[in-house]
Amino acid sequence: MFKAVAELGYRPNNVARNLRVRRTNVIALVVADIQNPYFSAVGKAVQDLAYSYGMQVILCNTDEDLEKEQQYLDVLKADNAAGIIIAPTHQSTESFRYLAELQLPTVVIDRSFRDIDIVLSMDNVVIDNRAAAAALGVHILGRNRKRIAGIFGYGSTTGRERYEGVMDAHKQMGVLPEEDLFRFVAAKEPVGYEACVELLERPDPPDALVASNGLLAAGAYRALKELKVDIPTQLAFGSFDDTLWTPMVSPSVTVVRQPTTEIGRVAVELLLKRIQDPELEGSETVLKSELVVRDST
Amino acid sequence: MFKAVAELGYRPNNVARNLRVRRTNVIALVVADIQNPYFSAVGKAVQDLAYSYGMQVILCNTDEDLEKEQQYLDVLKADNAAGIIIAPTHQSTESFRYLAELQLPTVVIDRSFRDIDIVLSMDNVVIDNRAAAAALGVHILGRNRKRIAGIFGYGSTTGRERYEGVMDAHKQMGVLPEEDLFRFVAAKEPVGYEACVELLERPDPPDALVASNGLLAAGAYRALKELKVDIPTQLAFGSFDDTLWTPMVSPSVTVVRQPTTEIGRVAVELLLKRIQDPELEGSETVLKSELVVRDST
DNA sequence: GTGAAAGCGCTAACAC
DNA sequence: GTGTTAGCGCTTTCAC
Repeated sequence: MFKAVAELGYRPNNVARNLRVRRTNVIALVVADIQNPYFSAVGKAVQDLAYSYGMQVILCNTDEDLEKEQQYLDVLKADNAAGIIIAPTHQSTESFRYLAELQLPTVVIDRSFRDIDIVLSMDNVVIDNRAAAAALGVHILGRNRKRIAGIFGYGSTTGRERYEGVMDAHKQMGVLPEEDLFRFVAAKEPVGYEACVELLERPDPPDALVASNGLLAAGAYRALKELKVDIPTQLAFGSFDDTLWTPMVSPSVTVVRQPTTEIGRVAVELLLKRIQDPELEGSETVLKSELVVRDST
Repeated sequence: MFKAVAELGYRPNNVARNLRVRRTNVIALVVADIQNPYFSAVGKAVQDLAYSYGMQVILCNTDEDLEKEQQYLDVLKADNAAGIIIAPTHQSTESFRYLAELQLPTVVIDRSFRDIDIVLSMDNVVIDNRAAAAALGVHILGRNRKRIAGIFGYGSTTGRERYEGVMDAHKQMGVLPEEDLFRFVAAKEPVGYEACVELLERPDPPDALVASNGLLAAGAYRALKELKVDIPTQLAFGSFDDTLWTPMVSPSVTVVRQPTTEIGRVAVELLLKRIQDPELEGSETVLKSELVVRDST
């Protein structure tokens, strides 16, 4: 019987099926840049797990461009996507309202909507950014550093929280932070490079540097090598995101390792529950990160 | 008028539309592993260009598992995907026949179907693997190396062609290759590590090593560092794929840089033409790669 | 031009 | 159980 079907060459048409049953089995992953190792690691986990549940994953790169993001969201709504996993470009009430009005099951990753003043029926999966950054800061200050500089992602709650964690570390260790050693910039490798060069060429360069994500870290590290900065003697270096290269370079880089696979897994599971029952209340899951100490600090 | 539509909250339903017009605007990218930097670079380019043409990209990770790949293909057919960009796991007549019977517009990247003995109405976008590998081999042999070892991806025409290029280099430089210094393995970081350790622990270790892709290179380089091999004095090292880390490590790594953005761009453009006219004859586009000489050779 | 009607391929509901 | 039918929301056709 199945054989007969197969031999007749019957192929089901999911488009018709999806129209009839008024749902699809496509979930969308909306992130800034899939080449960012953090997002590609999360994306891999999302895709693997989605596959095991028989769902497809559509990939949307927003380049942190709000208009592009909203265009994608409109298309996803039109395509009747089953759900969305998104790291939203802006974490403003405005843009969350836009997202909420789609009425699609949504899980927000990497960025927090804790402080948004409207009720959101969405799940939030983040890490303990502030505590993790504080731990990194305490570790570095404990290495007898007095003047930490920092390069943080601009526009995300994530970057802001990590900055605050570094401030916490200063307070905890009784060191006065130097406000003009901190930069908030676009999360791109060349931008990290530029910011690092600028900080190091000051008349009074810092004795430690923190980068708030893997792309900024890559750019900063490239600059440090090019400027022939002696790490960690002259400058201690630490960052977020444990990528392929951080253990390979000399000196290897101290990082906060995010549980990317776990983030993807939890995001998919929350999303599937929300697809089954869209009326679920919003939730926040805070996953633990891990400080991996290497030679750069 | 548009405003009225917007204010009434009308949302088009693409599923219904797609059923009616019997096509979708979804193209699928079917690759082994989106975390492989080669595929994530191509994927980024595909996604960017697809967006500009108003198309969505579905991501499928096959893990080089043929069954998983064919399951994906069945789903893509059922979903009425507009077209497929694929780096097929097996390059056998059998599996190309399976692919061809889907009757979906298809562009094959990274792997060649030059030697398949059935007529395929597909486009093929590859690089000059054999020539590129030969250039790398000639460069290394020119550094006065006599005993090159190699780690190549197993199961892909790509790995095989790169191996043959290294053989060509030997012939050209009048050096006799040592057959038992070449390994064909799964394209994964830990596998590259293992193979490298095994080659270096021989009683008669090689004085040069070539890795045929970015993941194998990462594993091999990690092993070389761990074994404290002196590069390039004791061993020259070169690989395919210019990734974030190859210029950052010490010594920086000589690589064959593939035109990933161009590969993605050409693949999408060929696919769109084929979607418009599925009867087009098959084609093969061979793009040029570039040898980037750094400190490791 | 404007409006009504058919039908894409499927599933769910209903009748037998 | 098995067979028939309505209809998901759109586009296209055809009539006016």
